[in-house]
Amino acid sequence: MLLGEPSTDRRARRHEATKQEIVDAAWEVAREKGVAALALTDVAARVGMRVPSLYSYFESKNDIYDAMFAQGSGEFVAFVRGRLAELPGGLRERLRGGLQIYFDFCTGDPTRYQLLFQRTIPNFVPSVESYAKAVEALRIFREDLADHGLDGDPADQDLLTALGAGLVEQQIANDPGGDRWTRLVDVVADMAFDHLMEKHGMKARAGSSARARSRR
Amino acid sequence: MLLGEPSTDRRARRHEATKQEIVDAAWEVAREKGVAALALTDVAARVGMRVPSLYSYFESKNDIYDAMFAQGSGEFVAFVRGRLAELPGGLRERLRGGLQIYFDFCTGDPTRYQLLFQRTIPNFVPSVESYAKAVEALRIFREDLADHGLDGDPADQDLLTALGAGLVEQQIANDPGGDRWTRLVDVVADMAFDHLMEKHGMKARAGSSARARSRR
DNA sequence: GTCTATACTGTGATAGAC
DNA sequence: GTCTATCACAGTATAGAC
Repeated sequence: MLLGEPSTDRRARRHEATKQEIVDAAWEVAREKGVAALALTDVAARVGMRVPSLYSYFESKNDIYDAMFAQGSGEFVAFVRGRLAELPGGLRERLRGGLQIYFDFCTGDPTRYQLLFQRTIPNFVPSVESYAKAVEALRIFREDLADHGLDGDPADQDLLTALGAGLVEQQIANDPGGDRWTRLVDVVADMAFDHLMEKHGMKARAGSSARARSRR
Repeated sequence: MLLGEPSTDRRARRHEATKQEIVDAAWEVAREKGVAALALTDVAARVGMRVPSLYSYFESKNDIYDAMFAQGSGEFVAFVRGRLAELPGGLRERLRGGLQIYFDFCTGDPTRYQLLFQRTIPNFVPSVESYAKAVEALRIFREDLADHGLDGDPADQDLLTALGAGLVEQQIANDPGGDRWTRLVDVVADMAFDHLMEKHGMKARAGSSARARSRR
């Protein structure tokens, strides 16, 4: 249908815009009441609808969670890409920077962190497409480390993700808004750097001694 | 009332026994459906009651959560005390052992871990008494480290809790039932040991080189 | 396609009868 | 102490107005 297409196109665009409005409203409510306590009543009210109307745009509440998850994962990838590009080139700096990037992204929005990484919402499992995006960011990190001399061992990646996850979780859970664990990001990164250098029998370049740098 | 007391005593004991029955049932349901999705309907059915009857024993659902939290914290303290007592005496061994104890306790029951340490249940905050128990276990850890030569700096404690939290979270979230991060517990402990020795200008005792031990 | 009214189910909570 | 009955409020499903 030649005449029908532009019209359905506009309609589709409007449809997508409204979906986005709903997702934005859902984020607002989630930040106020906690992700797990998200209520569709509040979401509907915020976009000027009744609850059942939301079902014209999403199949279920979990479908809304999934859209939020997908958006958050997209933000994660963009954030990582952008900040990684600005880092200086040495492996030590990549480790410090990488850990800092992950830490900043997570603590910058604890609600988003809970949805994306803690995943404690009952009965919610992200769709494969949404989850793939989150995995992509980890791939970017891994390839960046490989580009800077740390290749191969998956255990190294596991070690680093654990370090990042621990700093983030403690900061959010036990000192929200503070900096008790923020101050340890560089310390932990240097500690990991030293460990990895020794493990792989590599030598740190002159002028980047771990002790000199991790003291503050 | 001399004659009344034994009777009320028996009644009180029976009351406490029933409360414990309810809490046990709540744990079972929580492990099956997830803590956050705990439904009183299931709990009541499991102890052969109707939902309203539960309110003779607990004031609210959160009150049940709190009883679960208190019990879990008690288990934590007992677990830590028992396993710490069996550890060999060097600081390196205390660090390894301490991290392993925390890791084992958490991964041994992810449901309990979520309630005690993640605390993502909407609108639930543990009572001060229940929370105090959990804090006591951390104090035990800290004093143990102090007894073995690591005194003072709170940042050291924060560093170690972050390491433990990270290993646990990654293991539970990304490899439940597996051992991807279990294998890293000793590696991380040794890494921290080396870092702390260097930071405080201490020397590792002969025969306990970090590299020799963390290789497996 | 979009939205609403209505209704159904399930859950936490409360009141009152026995 | 335990029940029935009931309330308030979720998320969900459907029929129908526009």
